Amino acid sequence: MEHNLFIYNTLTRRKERFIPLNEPYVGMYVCGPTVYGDGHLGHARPAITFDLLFRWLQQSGYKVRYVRNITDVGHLEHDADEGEDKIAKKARLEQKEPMEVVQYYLNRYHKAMEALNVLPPSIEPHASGHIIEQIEFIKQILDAGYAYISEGSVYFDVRKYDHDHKYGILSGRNIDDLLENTRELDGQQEKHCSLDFALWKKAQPEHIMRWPSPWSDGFPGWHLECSTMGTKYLGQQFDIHGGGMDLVFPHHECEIAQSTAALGHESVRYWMHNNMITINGQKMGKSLGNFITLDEFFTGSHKLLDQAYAPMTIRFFILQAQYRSTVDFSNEALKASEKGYQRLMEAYSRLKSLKPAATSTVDVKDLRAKCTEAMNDDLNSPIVISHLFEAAKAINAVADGKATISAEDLEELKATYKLFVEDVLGLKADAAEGSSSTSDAYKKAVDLLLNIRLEAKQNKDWATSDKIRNALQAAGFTIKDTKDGFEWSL
RNA sequence: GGUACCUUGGCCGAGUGGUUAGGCAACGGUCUGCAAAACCGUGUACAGCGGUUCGAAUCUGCUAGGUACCUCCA
Repeated sequence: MEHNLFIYNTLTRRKERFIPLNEPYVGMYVCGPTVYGDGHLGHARPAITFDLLFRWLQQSGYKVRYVRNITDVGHLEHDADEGEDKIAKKARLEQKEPMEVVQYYLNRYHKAMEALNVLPPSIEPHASGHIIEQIEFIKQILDAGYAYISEGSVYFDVRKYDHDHKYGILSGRNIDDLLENTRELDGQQEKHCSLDFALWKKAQPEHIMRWPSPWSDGFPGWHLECSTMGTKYLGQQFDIHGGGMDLVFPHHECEIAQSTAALGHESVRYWMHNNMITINGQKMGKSLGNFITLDEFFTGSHKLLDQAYAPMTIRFFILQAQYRSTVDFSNEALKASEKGYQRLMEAYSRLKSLKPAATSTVDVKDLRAKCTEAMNDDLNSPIVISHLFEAAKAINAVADGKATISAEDLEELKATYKLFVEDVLGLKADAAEGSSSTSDAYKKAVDLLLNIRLEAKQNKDWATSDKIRNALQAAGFTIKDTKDGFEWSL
């Protein structure tokens, strides 16, 4: 197998040739959502980024096992150091079972991901379903001597780990600097050192999410599920671990420490991180009032939005930036993407009805190679899109009768467009193009009307011609005349 | 304060030591009964000030501005 894919490894801060551990298999783990609220843009970026990687690895011939976890336990509220976590808090506020909250938001998350055409991962493990594995993982760390028990909780010994290995290799931090900058937090007395983090936390009496363990009734620490489930489903060493840049420290740093402490070696070979999203140049945050959920984008129901934006517009917009760049959402930028996306998809639709000629006057031969090269360069989707737009010009020229394309070139162009537009970038036409008999019948009816209009035009009966067009437009159709016919869409 | 990253034309956004990114918007033109679409043409952009070089927007130093993380966060 060729190894032409280069990906940026956060660990080494450079692009590296991707060579999987056990070809043709690739193991990939991505940090998924904490399901205590509606999905927002911040969830869309990693989902789409790693969906792109998942698709590209498969197109490159790999057999990929893609694991994306669901965090449904843990993650303490910073202002609730009494041991309440986000899901338990939400459950208490809404008078529900924690798992009821989890299920509700998980269903909504899945729906949003489907709308964005994000493929489901191979395995979607829940933290709550792997408590036993997490307890076993803690035992391994305790046995290795890198954790200690305190008041029914278990903490990771960062100082000892740093002495034997090195803490901070991913984020470029060292513990001396970290110690200087540590702020005073409540509930630190149980820890030997402020940098130590919980592997198991004893539950307070009012804490509703709890499981028995050798140390206390409680719940697993914040970082443990990824180390545990990654190892369980992908092995002691695996290829790719992804997530948002904000997770580099402390989450992924702690994961590395946990896995290395328990297994004696690092488990992840390539760390990949997507950059953040800003809205009108500002970080998105609940306190800043610019926190927009995916549903709000799809329906336009947020005061910062001028209009609704289709899921495919959001996807296209995100793909128009390379995943390691920040991407700023603004109405102006989104509208530009919406138009560009429509232009691209119209060209794709025209391509399907092009008629071949004896020779080509357009050059589309190296499109596949150019797009492949761009994808192999750390998933440079903006470049892929720019090449597709170049080809769109050629498609439109042929459709206008201003250029010709040979049968061979046409087949290649169709195959390449399908590969990159649909299979790799995961873009699809928004209108549901079902082939049910009702929609077929309705398409025929519209075609019939437009054919009558065409005849009227040929007879220079502009009154009838315009009447049909105006009526269809009023009903919401877009009508475009072409060289020798028409195009329409709803 | 510490660490890392960034600053490209009206907007978004790639890339690079010397050669057109691309999209949106704008302007002019072609086509068209009109409209829409499409096509053609037009912008001499790379934060500022030095340095290296035959040549830098691309390498380097400083300055200014911005973003992220520093135990909630995608």
